[in-house]
Amino acid sequence: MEKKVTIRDVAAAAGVSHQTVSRVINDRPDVADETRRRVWQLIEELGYQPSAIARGLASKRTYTLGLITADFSDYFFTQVIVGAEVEARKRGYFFMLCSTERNLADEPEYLKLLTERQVDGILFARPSTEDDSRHIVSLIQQGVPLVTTAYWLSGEKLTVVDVDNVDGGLQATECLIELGHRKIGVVTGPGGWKSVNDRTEGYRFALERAGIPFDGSLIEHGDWSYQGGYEAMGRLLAKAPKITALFAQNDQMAIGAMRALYEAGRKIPDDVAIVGYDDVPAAAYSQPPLTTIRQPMQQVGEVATRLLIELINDPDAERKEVLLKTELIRRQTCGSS
Amino acid sequence: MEKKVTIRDVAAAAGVSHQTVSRVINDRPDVADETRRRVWQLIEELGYQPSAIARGLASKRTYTLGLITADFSDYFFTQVIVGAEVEARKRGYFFMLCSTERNLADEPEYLKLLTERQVDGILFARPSTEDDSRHIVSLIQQGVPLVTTAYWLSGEKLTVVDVDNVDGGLQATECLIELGHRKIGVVTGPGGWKSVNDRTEGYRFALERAGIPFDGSLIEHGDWSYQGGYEAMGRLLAKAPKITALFAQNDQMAIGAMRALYEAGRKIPDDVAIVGYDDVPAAAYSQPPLTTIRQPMQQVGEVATRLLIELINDPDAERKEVLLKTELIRRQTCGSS
DNA sequence: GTGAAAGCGCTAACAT
DNA sequence: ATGTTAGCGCTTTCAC
Repeated sequence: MEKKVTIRDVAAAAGVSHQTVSRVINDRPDVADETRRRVWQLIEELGYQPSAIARGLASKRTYTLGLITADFSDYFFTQVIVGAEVEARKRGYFFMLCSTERNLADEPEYLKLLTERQVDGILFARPSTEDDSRHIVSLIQQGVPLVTTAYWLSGEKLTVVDVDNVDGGLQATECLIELGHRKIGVVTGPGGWKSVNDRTEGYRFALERAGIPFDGSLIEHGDWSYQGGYEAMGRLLAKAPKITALFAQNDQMAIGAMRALYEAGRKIPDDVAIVGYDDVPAAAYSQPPLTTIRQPMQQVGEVATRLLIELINDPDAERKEVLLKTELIRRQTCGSS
Repeated sequence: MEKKVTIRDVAAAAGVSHQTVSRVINDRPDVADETRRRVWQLIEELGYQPSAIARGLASKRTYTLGLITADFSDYFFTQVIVGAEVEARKRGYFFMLCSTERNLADEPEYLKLLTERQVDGILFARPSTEDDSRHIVSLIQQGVPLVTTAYWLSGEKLTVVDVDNVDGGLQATECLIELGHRKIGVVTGPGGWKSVNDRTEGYRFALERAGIPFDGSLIEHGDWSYQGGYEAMGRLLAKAPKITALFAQNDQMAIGAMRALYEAGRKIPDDVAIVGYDDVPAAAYSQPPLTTIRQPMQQVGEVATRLLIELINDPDAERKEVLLKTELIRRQTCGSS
């Protein structure tokens, strides 16, 4: 790397003060057009690149955001990140990547490293779990701008962007009810997740609306994985062999459940109809193609990032909760429409 | 946010110069044990956090790396990123995320923004495409430490970490040959990709070794997608209905091809055996489960990051090309073993 | 072992 | 419309 060209080099070459150059690169109003033109030209010629580091030190704004994520194999959050990245770029921000893939316990440490780097704000793109909120509450109290996606913290007022999972569960279940099903099994995600509670609540609403009594024995928990869905379906078949439909709370478990049904000799959708959740790319190519609930994940990321930047610009802005709508994607697992 | 505690606050409280505090936090040798202890204690008490920005400005080292990625729906690169992130964290680095998801044409601009932020080096975790190398060559010439994964640039000497795709193609094909297949179709990725050429070369090696003549009409191109695999398989069945086996160059296309075979009434693996490539999570849950070639993607990310940091610490270090080995995962699409 | 001085490359505040 | 002065919070260099 050649010797760095600084703002003073440009200033000297243009015969102005470095401050004028600063005004030009920051697009401040009070610079004469002629001066502005000349300075820009010199910037080009000398190949000057302002040092974001120096700017950050002087101005206390780094235009860098922290991105907390847990798991890149999770389709939901991966898509959230895509949307967040696009929005950040549009507004001149970058994300500092911080994945706690292995050990959530290290998160407080990572958060500290992130604040040492003076990020302007932090986006949480990971699921909420129990007992991990202390250090996050502490961030909020320090006044660090913070937005979460699908992460709910009881007690604290914080900005969160999520999908309307109650409605999603309702849509999934109603689709099955409309086809005449009354014994509808559910493979949920793990206990303690808000999205699980919400989707299950939607399921119950739908039953209630249709006058179908709720039967707790039709519910089994999975861990979001293919294998988890496979196993949960096995248990469900043993407990409640007469179910004719299944609401799986994500697509991976739906596909795992399909394997279990296949092994049990049940035909899909003739013997058992299925609705999944997420609309992962594989859903359109399962055998048969999976009916599912599509979530606007990239949009979640975009909105969250936009709100985060608003919060940075106005720390007193109101904390809000935004819920985006889901969409039922009809495919063959619940009788082609 | 309360008023920032600075190095001078700590120094004043400890009754030493700020320079001594600097020595302590940087773990320099020449500080008296007693002083060191006292300073650390004050750091704790005051909640002092060194400003990474100020350190970066003074020391020219930001401990930040740029991460160029194209597509978060690509399993290979997503896993590379996971591995890279873990390795970076281990060594005290963070990644600045830079996805060119939408428009590769903006990459030069993003690269400029990244260098303005004084990243210590850049990791490319995206596939190489034609005609996009000019700005990368320019980075190399500027002396920016650079490592790529599965990205080859003819002419320039650069450090790249990749998987041995020739061997992978060989393993896939030999697995099918061992089962007695002689008419083995291939659904490749798009033309112009090195990994495609290499995997196909491995296929040809395997045929040659087994004394099977190569037949170009058994090859069809796909675009890595489910749909692409589905369509390519359709064309292949039309052209060469007698094939009894398929080597799909990624799992998504393999699963798409399975759909086409299913619709054509071909049984898997009895009529057509299949080997995929990648070992994506869905592969174990396709119907039937997919035999495939597993690539050590996370390890690619780890090694690449390690080499990048080595390059940063020693800019004159030799540029090297590292190839990691693949592994055949036997499942039911080529006759359960 | 420790301290003082200088400066990294910028922006902020005030002056002109 | 432009220049001057003072830092931002650290590390580097050199002195003691």
